[in-house]
Amino acid sequence: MEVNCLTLKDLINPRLNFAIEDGENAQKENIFVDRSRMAPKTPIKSEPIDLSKQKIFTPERNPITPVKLVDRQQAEPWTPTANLKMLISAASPDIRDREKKKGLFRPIENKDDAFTDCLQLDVVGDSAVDEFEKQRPSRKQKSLGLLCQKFLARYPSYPLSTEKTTISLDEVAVSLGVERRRIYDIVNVLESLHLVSRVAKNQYGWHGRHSLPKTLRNLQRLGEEQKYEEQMAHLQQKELDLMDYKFGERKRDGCPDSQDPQLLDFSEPDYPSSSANSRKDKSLRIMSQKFVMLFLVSKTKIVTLDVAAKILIEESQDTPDHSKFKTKVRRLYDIANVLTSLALIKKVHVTEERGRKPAFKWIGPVDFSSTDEELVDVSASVLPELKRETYGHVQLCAKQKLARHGSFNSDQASERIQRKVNSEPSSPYREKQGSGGYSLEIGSLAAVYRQKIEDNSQAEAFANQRAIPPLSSLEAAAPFPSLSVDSEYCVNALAHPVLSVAPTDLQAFSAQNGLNGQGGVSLASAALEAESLKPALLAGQPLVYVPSTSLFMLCGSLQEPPSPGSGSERDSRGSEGAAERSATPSVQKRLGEDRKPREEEEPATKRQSRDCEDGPLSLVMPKKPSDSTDIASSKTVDKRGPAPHEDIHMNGQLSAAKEVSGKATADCFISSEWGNPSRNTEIEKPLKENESTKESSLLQYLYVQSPAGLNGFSVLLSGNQTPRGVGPSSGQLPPLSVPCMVLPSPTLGPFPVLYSPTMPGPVSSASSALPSTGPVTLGLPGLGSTAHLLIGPATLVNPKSSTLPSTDAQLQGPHSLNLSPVMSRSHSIIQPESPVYGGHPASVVKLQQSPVPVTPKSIRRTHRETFFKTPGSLGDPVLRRRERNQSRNTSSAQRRLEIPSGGAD
DNA sequence: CTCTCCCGCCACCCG
DNA sequence: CGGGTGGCGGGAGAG
Repeated sequence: MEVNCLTLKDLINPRLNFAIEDGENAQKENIFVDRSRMAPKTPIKSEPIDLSKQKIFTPERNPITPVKLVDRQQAEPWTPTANLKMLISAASPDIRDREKKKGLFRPIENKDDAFTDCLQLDVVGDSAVDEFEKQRPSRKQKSLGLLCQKFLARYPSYPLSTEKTTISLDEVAVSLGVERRRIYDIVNVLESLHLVSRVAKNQYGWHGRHSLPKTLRNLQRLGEEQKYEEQMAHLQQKELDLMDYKFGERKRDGCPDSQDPQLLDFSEPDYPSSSANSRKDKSLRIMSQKFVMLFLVSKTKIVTLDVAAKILIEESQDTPDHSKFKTKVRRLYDIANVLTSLALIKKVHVTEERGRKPAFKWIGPVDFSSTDEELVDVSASVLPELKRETYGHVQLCAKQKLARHGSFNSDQASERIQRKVNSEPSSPYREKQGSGGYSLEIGSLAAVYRQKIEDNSQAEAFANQRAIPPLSSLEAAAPFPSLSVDSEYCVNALAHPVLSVAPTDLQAFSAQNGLNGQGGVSLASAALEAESLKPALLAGQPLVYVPSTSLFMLCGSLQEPPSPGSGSERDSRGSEGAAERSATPSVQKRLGEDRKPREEEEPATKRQSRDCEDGPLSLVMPKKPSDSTDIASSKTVDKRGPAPHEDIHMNGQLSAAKEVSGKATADCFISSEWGNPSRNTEIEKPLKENESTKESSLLQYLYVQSPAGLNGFSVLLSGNQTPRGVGPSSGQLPPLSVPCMVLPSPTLGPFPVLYSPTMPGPVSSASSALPSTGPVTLGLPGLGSTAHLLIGPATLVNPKSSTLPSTDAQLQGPHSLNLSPVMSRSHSIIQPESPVYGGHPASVVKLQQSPVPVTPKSIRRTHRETFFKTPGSLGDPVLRRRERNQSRNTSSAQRRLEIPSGGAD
């Protein structure tokens, strides 16, 4: 009873006790993981579901046949928790509702969490248990985009040709905790791009992205044939003329609709390509292909939804009524969500006289048709233009190309590019003092941007951007659309679009690398975005790329197809570790890349979800003067004026952070906001003990919140390391290694936080290029031993490096953040088992501010499944920590990184 | 308010 | 004809 009371109360006032709640929640969530369920491939077993909720799963049913959700309740033996819930529900309809929702989501979460048993921390938390309920998943958490990410995380982006992965819709639906209907939406879009194909009822074959370039090329061709570009131009023109569009008219004159109806079949060998599409194909598949075509034929690579909707309506010959338009737009959003998850497009806004219009920008993969020299030339020419994005793509291409063709190795490519750049005296990006290769300095870029902005030469800036020569039709579009082209579109110069560039790049990289291109994000970019244009923020700071959620996801994708047993880990986090290992190889093969680590970085980029909006990333700088730490920063950035701004900025943030901390808000909160510096310090100290770090106080920390994707996994980076590592050779990119602390997101409260002070240990030499420091490996519990976050302590983050992480990453192994499983294994400083890992986590967490008091036990809680396993609990099981949505703040991405709870038991 | 887009009813159509 | 598919649009959350 008592418990109940508490619970209710909590529910009622969810916001109270953040910290506590979170922690508790987390615990709870962890609680139920059903392993059986976890295995992806395996059909799920019947799990008991909590009744109160839901519909979603049916317990016993097999995956194969989808069950309808029934609300059945089961009379099964309840676990104490279950009983509690029941009571609660009975007590209040609201609560019940809440629970219900929770239940719905949990499954999803669980899966993620579940992946490895390790994860499960169980919580049992008895008393506290219910508290979390309060939070119910936000809409974002239920979004198709997020769902899609989860879906994609289950399969390798580039599966080995030998392996055929089949997708059971039922299984997926169950594992993801959603209705099958939603899966159809995802699969249909994926099918339109030939990432999957239907093989049988309820069964789809997973092809991965291997043929994506080809598919896109074909779509582009078709789009050109269809004259979509003209149509778009026409529509836009029209709009200009008359505000309202009249659909009645056929805007496009002669575009043959011709073959629309069928999915374009590009003869993909793998599976019989799309089955006949008998249905009406007005389907989402067709719409998806057309939508993609619009991007591919667009010069700006930006397509507004209204234009796309109009074109689709016209083609369908439907009468253009408003409701049709509205419906079309809805569908487009659905498609866009999936495409965004694939890192093919990103949300932007086009500003017109009328106002802003929702639009999407193509950020898809580039092709590698260019010659090496072309790539080098382009890279060199672009660099000066501030086209980080393009530059990044180019570099990537070059490097990949090298890997593939062997003409150069990535280093060589980098050198050549740099050489080229250097040969141009005017180039602001000339390699600086040997530090590190050609990587761009963010500070420089920021400065330039700022300058341009200040000069009010936004237009100019854009114009410059335009300069970039397109590598190929499919190539990523220039960061900014040229104004001239579509005058009607005014991309907000300052706003997201601009800033977003970086992320895009990253995404591209990741995608190209074979990483799942689910989204990329660069911290820098994020930061920039967050700041809304204040480029300053990066200028002085060392940039750090931190793996974002996306990273995890990525890893997951890389993984091999889920095996039944392991399947559970599929989750993003789990996948991380595992994924990398398994995946990596393939990727490497494919790309020829050596280092997986880089990949890791890339992933960071991924987070598409956050895109522009969230500014998950924040830099927290303790005001301490000292920090010299920033060596790195100092060197490059310092020169930039921006630094001051940063400081200011930082201060504000700090204050905010403090407030937050005071409140003991949930981590999420923090994450969203900023790390509390003070807290950080505290934390660090303990952590640091090991190393030298102690001496320097915390200098700067870069707190990276995982926006959407990571399950709330946050990384706290300290800037204080010595820069010593500074760049390896000029040619190479500076490693990004950074000491960092990985913080569990709010929800994760219970999870252990791993912090790697600069680790002295020489990490494996081989793996890490970094000379001085040894990379630190963080073991993620959930991941199993395999997954570790490897961070190279030594280096500071160079702004530069940060800038071009992607590139570097590919080639060079040594980059700071490495998730490579391999390395971790061999060298991991901290292993899951290691005391550090196990023992300290709690403390660490605490440091963190995690509101929730983390007790070791909580951390480790392995979940007692037994406890929860009762049939009834099915729904609950989900309780995974995560659920609670991180409050809205963070955002969408829900994926939290699951860190396995205390190592296994 | 607008933008998003979740949700799930129910029509299709296939086997 | 049952069940897999998935069009469709109401309506509500998020901003």
